[in-house]
Amino acid sequence: MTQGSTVPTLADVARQAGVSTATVSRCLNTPEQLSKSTRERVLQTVQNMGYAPNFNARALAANRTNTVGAIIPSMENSIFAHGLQAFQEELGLLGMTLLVASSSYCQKLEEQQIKALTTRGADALLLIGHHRSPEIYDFLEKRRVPVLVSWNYQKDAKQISIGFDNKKAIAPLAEEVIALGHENIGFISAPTSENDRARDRVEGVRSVMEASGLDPRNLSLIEIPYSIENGEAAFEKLMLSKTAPSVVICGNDVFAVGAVKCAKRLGYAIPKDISITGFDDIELANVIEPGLTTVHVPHRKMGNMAARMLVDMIDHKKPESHELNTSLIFRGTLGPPIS
Amino acid sequence: MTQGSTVPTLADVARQAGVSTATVSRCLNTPEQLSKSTRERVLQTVQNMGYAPNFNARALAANRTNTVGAIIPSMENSIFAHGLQAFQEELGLLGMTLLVASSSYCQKLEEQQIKALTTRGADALLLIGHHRSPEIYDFLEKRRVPVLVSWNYQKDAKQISIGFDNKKAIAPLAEEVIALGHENIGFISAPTSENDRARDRVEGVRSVMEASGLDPRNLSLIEIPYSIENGEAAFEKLMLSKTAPSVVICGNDVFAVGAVKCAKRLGYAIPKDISITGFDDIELANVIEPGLTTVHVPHRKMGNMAARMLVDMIDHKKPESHELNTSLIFRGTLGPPIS
DNA sequence: TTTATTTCTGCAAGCGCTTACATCAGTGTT
DNA sequence: AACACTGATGTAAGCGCTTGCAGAAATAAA
Repeated sequence: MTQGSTVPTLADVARQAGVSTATVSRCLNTPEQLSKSTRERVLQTVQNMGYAPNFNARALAANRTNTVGAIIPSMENSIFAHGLQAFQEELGLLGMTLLVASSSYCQKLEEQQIKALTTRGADALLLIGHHRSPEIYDFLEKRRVPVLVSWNYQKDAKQISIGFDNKKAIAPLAEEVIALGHENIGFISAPTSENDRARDRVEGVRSVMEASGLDPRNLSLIEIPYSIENGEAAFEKLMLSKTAPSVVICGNDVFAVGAVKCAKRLGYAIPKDISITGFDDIELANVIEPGLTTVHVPHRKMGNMAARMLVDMIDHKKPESHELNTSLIFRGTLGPPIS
Repeated sequence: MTQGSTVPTLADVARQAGVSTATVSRCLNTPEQLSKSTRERVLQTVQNMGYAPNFNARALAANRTNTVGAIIPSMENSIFAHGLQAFQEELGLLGMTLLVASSSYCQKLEEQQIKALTTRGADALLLIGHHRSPEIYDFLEKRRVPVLVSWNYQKDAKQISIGFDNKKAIAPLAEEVIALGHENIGFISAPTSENDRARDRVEGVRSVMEASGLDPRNLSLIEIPYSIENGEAAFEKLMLSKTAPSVVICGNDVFAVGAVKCAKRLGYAIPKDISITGFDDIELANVIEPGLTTVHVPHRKMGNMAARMLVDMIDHKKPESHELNTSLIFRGTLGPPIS
């Protein structure tokens, strides 16, 4: 009744409970430092007043937010969804919360987001892939923000990483494709210039081609931004060229789904007339018909481990980079070429 | 060289530029208040030192974060992805940033998230649907945090909302289904107890049944949490019951995709042997085969409008609730029952 | 009982920023 | 020349919290 309805502050609680603000603060942060009686009294008052600490004030004073930031290239497809979900769950268990931003696969935007999350006081950052300007890595180092790179593993990289070797991951697929007798290979990739994962996948296929005696220059590569529609368009273009491939390897399942869709529209039988493969093994891969032959990535495991590693880093431990295994999933979109 | 590498503060910039901290602050917030010469000098110094304001300090002092929070039920399926994307883009244009949290369709968790975003200083909140405990609405009111409800429109509700009337949205679909001659209808819904949208959709179908002379008690309803697998399981259960329906209306496309998948596995021809419909018109709906007959929701428009309304609310304007139109999309999964 | 320890609690100085208010030139008026 | 303005800048008081330090109280040791 006294005064309208202002949000109670630490000081209000302290006054009400007859203790100092320091005591209330301790009661919330290091309760074991208080005698049982004061602790209970303060807790009770906190309850009664519906007090909740002001996050910003706390962050300012303690210079710690218990928050980690993650910047993913896109929220619009589910490639990162499950990994991130697992990441978040594990972080929750460790008493941290997650802030997510997305960069739309744009390096400039990603740098902005990195700065935004940093000034917001993220204690650490989860990033996707290694490709980034040296300036931004400098920035991060100067600010002493621990960074974990995910969805990519590089043994020798300066940044600690959790993920898989994209080149290695796609190799068995490429080998299988070639073993089946395909010689004329199409590849639909995300733009490689700012994306090390996309680059490595293309590179992986090229290496296998070379090792198998095929000329890697014969790989018909199309680079386009992520989307089912783009996958369709790229597939059509590939098939309409004079050297139409007998197999289209896609850098990710999203393209592959577009390719499958387009193939059906154009009247190709899959895999009889044309083979198509994906990468990631997202839900979609098992929904379309025929099921997509693709490379399975252990998203959840990656998310879980990332969380633990990042928390270690915040605690000034230096975890080792960790390599995860991927596996080939055979469903129905890969077969031998038309003989 | 002097001292390692601490992050520069406002005071550092002020000292360096030979002005007071107030001037630097103004230069960043209300530059038009400064003379051109000082402004440029300060800006230059800011550049040189790589200064970036500390978000938490700013929020604490100004009691404003230029941030709005959104809590969506799930990130794992793409139902909210596009709407949110549009929301974020529009917010960006308006100089605001977005914080996203997800509640896993759990009321308790959602309340936690609401409190978390509030103590973080979100200037306003975007929520999905009206269903929520009175306590949490009280909390928000006491804290004076503007709230916009989306994905649901209710004319008379206390909260301002942007969205569509779920009951009305599903009605044309139900009418079409009944007009085709279906009498035995199955419905796969998300749990309705904490979800007004799911509830309204079921209710909408029941109303139409009643109006058409069908007994709404004959609707075979299964409630399960969101996921393709659950959709499959529910579909199987429905079809294996002694009163197997001739059409399965799904409360959302995710279930419908599961249903289609299961139907194929069980050897049903769609829509010859069984009709299936969805709701939302997400990407998946146009990827599976046959294409899903569903209710299209203007996600992007909703997101855009939500952003503008929320910013109005922060500026103490009271926008009107706004109703959006949905439309029926006929693809290939709805046909007449087997005669 | 006195003294040394160990808890527990309070004091008060910040954390980095914003902003009401005061100050001080410079302009234009009369 | 004295005055009132207007505009640009500085002063300093917070915003709500944490935490090093110090004092008080309780406990153990002598």
